[in-house]
Amino acid sequence: MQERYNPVELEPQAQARWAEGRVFAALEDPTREKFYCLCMFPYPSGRLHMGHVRNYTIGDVIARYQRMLGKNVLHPMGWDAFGLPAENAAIENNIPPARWTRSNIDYMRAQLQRLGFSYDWDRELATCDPDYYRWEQWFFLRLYARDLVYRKTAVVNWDPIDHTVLANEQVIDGRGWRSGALVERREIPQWFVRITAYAEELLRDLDRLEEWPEAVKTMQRNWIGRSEGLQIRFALADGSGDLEVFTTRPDTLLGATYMAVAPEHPVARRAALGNPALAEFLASCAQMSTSEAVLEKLDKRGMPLGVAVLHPLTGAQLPVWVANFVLMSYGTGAVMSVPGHDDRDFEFAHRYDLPITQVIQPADGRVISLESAAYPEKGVLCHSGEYDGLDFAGAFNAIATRLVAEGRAERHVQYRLRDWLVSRQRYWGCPIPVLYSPDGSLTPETDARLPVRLPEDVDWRGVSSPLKHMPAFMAASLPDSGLPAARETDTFDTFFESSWYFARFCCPDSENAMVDERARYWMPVDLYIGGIEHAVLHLLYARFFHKLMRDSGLAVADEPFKRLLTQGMVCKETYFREATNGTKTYYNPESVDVETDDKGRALRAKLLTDGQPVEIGPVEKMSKSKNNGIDPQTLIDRYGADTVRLYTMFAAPPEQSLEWSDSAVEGAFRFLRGLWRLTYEHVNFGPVVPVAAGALTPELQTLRRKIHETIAKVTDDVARRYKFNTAIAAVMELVNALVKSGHATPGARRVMQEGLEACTLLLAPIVPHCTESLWAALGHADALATAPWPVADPAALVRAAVEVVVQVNGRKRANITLPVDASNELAEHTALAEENVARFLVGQTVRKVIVVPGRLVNVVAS
RNA sequence: GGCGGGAUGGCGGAAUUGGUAGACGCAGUGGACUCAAAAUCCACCGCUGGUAACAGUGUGCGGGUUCGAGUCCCGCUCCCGCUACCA
Repeated sequence: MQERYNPVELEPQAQARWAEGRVFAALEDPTREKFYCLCMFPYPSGRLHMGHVRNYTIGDVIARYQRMLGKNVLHPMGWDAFGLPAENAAIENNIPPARWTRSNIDYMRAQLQRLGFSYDWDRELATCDPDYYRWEQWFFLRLYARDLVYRKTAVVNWDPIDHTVLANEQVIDGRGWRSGALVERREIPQWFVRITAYAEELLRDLDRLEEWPEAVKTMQRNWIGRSEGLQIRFALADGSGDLEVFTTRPDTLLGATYMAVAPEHPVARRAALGNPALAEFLASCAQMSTSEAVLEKLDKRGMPLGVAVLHPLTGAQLPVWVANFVLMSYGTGAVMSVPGHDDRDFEFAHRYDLPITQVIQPADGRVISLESAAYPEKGVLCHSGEYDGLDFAGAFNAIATRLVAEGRAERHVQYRLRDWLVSRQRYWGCPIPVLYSPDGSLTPETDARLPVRLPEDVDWRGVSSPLKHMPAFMAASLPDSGLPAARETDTFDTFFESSWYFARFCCPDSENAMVDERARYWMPVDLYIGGIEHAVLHLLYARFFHKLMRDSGLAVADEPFKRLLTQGMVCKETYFREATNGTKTYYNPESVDVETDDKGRALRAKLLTDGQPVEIGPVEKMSKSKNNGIDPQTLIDRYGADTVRLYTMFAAPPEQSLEWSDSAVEGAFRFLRGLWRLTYEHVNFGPVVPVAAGALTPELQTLRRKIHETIAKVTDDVARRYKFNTAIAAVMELVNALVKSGHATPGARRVMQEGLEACTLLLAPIVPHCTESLWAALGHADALATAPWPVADPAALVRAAVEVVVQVNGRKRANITLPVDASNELAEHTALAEENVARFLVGQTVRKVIVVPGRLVNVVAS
């Protein structure tokens, strides 16, 4: 064993041994219990960032721990390789997206390997490989046959200069982010997947995901947005038809004083035909951006349509208005307005002087005023004729029953969830496998002609998809007739690829099927780890896709991910200078020197290059814009992978955000160096002489008990609690105790051997490289990666005596030592006999003594 | 606006079932070693008073339950995340 801890030399050697021995190759074996441990695969952006390091370290620690438990562990890694950044890089650097992406993958793969993650690299996949996306195309054809995908015209953000659709995030102040052109709302044909057909199941099954964080389930519930209500048809007064609305508050029906429809609603459009002012208003609404930030500040505006409907209960005429806040995409695009009991309707009615009537009063009899605000709470009906006095449920039922019987309404469950728009007018994605004949008719591809390959050797000019200018791709023929046809140039949303990669990892080389029988063995994923930012989109799509696969006979389980662990962000303090015009320039923490007072508080900071002061900003998520990222590679080069792994696991529990501290990284390195030195000293004394546990001194028996308490504690932290920070703290405590104990006697050396072996095994999942060396130095020939996880010896955990706290009126006054099996009477007597206890009882009468065996005695006196 | 999470020393955090608040680490202070520095080791390290023993006080704020509250209940303040005119 080397005297010096030299991770930069030792780590690549350990990695080479793992690779040679194919230690992490996962082989299906029905006789063994499996554990599928998966981290969200990365987008190959170029370099790993700290978020990746944290995510993959958490996953690797758990995978390695499960392996030491003897489970058959599947721990794969791959690349979410399609997507927009590759196209941007192509435009900037004139390099084809495929080449840019693959070179990034090569670099990042090497980084992951340098971190020592125990992946089965034989299963690596990239979603841009035709072997992968062909099965996506194949599955699309199955969905098409089952009418679960469809093509429909939808409103999108259209950049008239770049000739492309923009995502909402790419529209800045109503203009295209690159062209600066005013974005138009254009209606163009798009592909959708019928996720709404699964809304109910996606919602219901959330209750069965017991090992998912409540926060994620709540977000998905809100996103699906189920509401129960009534779909009511109001007859148009001119007899030209009905105006249908959806409401969750049919109990307020008698309070409806007008109707409001969306600007795109047919009734509004029809009314605008002979009304130029109205037409102009509708046009101005159409120009409005769809982004939430704008909508929030939007004034509630509207115009009367000159149309009326008949109230289904009273027959009264209610005017119909168009209102800019009514959404065509939710419900029927029309609402009944009850200004007395809805905040938005109240605001609108106030603005346009529409009548406001009260039909609900508080159940407790309070008198409310509708002078300045609506009363949106549920209560008891009033001014509602025969329905007066009914509560929400009673009125809902009574009114629903009557309107349904009269054929004017149906009970209806409305979802906020919309069908999933999966087509993108982008080049770097999976081609949607359909063909268009010259007459515009659509023909799906056939299985035999898959994959529809995306040409990778493209000449990138301008911004529109290069596919449109490639006759070799565009010119195709219909499968049966051979007649000429043009290919669809839209590609899939990249969420499509990431919705099933976990299933493909089970059988990445399957040539005859999307997934084969091996998936039955590995699925579902036992533990899925990733950022909370995917709580809704990716995790909802993946759940949905898995159900689609289940219903195609490709999966057995209802849900793909048994347990979900969402890791927190990696943060770092920020430093900036603010120009007189208010723009901030951020400086990387590595280029800043911070001055502290004698308590360690930060006083001021200055830039190293010019020595001038910079402002100290808040601690924020590492990002390019705040220039507060720390490159993992720098730290790996300086301290080695084990230190980076140890620090990221020690600084905070996985679900919390982690504040990066360079000096604390140094501390992690110091700990590993200390453990290395202690082991070096120990083995240098030569072989350990056997000493029976019972023959050890009391001090050494106590130390030995600490070893086994640490094993129990760390096992609980790692297996049940996923609290690696406290697990590491416990091992640090044990190492401190071992250092103090020393190597002076055969007994001490025997306990030292036992203690160091325990530390090595307990740390093996976290710092796998240096523990391999320590394990060998401690005399073990077997590989540590597959060594069994240690089990605490119950005999070593037995204590003879316990420390018990004595309180007087809840305040600590003494510590006493008692036999473990001491009776409450003995505890009470010993406690009262303490001098300091007696001192605080002078002049008082003991009223009660509470004894918590083995913990404390509280003397209540007055 | 709605939903979810949080607030503990100078800092990151610990306290798992209501039972010694501050484990572990970082930073800091004092000392040893050294020509010196680095490294390492030892001691101290919430606040107030005290040489000390020790006492008082202390987990965002105000109440409550309890022998006992960081933990439970009620009311507030602030911060973070998600979502948002969803009828």
